[in-house]
Amino acid sequence: MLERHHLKVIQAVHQQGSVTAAANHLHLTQSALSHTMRKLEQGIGTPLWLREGRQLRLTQAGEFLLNTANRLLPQMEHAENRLRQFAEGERGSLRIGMECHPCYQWLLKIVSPFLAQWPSVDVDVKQKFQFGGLGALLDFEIDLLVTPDPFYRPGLTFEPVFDYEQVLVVPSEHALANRDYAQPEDLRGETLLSYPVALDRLDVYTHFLNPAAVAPRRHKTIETTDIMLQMVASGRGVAALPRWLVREYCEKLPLAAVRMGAGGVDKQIFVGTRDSDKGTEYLRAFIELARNYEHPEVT
Amino acid sequence: MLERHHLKVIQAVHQQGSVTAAANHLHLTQSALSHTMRKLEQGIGTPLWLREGRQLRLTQAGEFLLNTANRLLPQMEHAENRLRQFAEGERGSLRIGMECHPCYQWLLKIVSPFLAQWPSVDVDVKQKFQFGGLGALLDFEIDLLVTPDPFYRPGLTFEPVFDYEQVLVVPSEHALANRDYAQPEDLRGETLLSYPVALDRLDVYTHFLNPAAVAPRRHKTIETTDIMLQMVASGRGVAALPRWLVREYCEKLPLAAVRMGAGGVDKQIFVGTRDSDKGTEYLRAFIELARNYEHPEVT
DNA sequence: TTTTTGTATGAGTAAAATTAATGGAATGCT
DNA sequence: AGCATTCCATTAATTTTACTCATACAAAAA
Repeated sequence: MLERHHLKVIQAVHQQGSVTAAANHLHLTQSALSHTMRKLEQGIGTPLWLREGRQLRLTQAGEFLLNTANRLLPQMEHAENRLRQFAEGERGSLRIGMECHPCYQWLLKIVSPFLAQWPSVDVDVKQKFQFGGLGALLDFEIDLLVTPDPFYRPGLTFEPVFDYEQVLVVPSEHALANRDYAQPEDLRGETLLSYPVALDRLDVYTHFLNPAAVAPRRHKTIETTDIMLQMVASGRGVAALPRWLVREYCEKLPLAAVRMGAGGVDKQIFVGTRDSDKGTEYLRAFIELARNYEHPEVT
Repeated sequence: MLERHHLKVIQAVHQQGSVTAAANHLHLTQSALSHTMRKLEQGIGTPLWLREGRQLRLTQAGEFLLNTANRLLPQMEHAENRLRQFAEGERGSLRIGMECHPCYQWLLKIVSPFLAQWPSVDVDVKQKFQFGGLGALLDFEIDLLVTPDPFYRPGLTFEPVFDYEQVLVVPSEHALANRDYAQPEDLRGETLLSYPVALDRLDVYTHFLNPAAVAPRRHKTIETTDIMLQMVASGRGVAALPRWLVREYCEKLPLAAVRMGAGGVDKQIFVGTRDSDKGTEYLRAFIELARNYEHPEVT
């Protein structure tokens, strides 16, 4: 009764803003689409669109159906693609979700050998998810989730792929630059730069500042690593990032890494997968590559 | 291209075991179904079924499509139902997921006034989920999740609905019955009865035994609360359950509740919902009912 | 007003889905 | 083995559905 085509219709009409435009988009005549819309409404028994003059507005039911369409259609399209891949032999696609901003740099280093090793597998990386990375994994929106926060859920497996130390990045002439490690109090007068994520997902708070009940003077969020470190180098603030990441930038910018607290803040990155994908060879291979990746050692 | 009908076909053929049976089930002739199957395979470009004699077996691609069908069809059916509800006025349905075995008894007490208050809303309770309760919530398999373990995820909201104390249940003539509280060591010689869930989800372990590195003599799992408490009453073991639940059974069975540790084990029950359902009045109303439910006081 | 743009509808048509009829192939029974 | 039975595939006929064309109608724009 409710067919895929109907979902495409309500989506297209909304996206294109008018029946005529949607009809073109769907490679149909305006008449055909109009017929379909009327039959859909009759079938359901309630209007989906309010015709206000030549303006179309969604009813509550229409709004609901649009949501459903936006959620289900991508899944159907993905299923179709996978089937096509089955047909074409061992093609495949690996959709990676990232919940760890700085990991992007690291990921690139894994992806390139992977692409070489699996020429028939496409890789896609996504970073924004309606229900978070875990939701995306459960919704089949992605196949692999890279995250510092593993979740143990039936049907999912998380495994650690590498360990790193989260360090404070300061300009190389900063007072902290030559210290063995920083104390939370050292940040009291500083501006802290971070990616725009919730505070409880920032280790510099959860593992360093909060336990000592210290807050930095200011806190600014910045989207990209490059800009963030440019800002640090020019004395506008300090940031907390993985040591291996800072090490790379040290060559280009006057930066120094300082341990947070005497023991440092040690972290792990996990990759999560659905158990139902256990049989997918290239997914397994990707995780192996990630696990065996050797980070540039401290020199 | 890949239509809902195709999903129903692969599901029905698998469920019914034969094309003929599936055809009847779908109210089609065997011929029609056979045609559809062949066209589907042609459209995709790969076989979905292996014809071994008169036996049908799924290919890898077929297996994949079956999984997809099992996941997507219920969602489409639910969407259809919701639309029908829109058409019929303010009808609705509330699908509750439970991740908390003993809560079932409590839930019943909320459901009955709810049904009275919202005569046009149907309630359904589910307890088994492929990807756990959280996955079910994200997958639109349920609308509300009752759980002792809240998850903070974008797009979801968890809120506490009541507090309770988890206590040890022992036969009323048991040595522990008159003690102020039990020590972990007291369980060393006992048989512990619990619901069949992972050990790390049993508070008696995580909050009582594990910290003291104590294990009970034996551990048996039992599905139902009634039988479990019958077993306890007849001296076959001890169990850990909410105090309010034990109190009810005390009237019928010779049982006693004992605090776990000097401080007791305090727990909360949360309900989780999708933020996109925020506008659904009856869902809000259910949570209000749950939150305001007054537990029988300690007498 | 006239023109333009967007939508709805009825009738005819092309295409797709379904059925009926039939034959072949595997399985079970005697 | 022989026969009946069950199950699936195929062809041709039929019904149903989706689509287009032509056209009428309504709201903006000129």
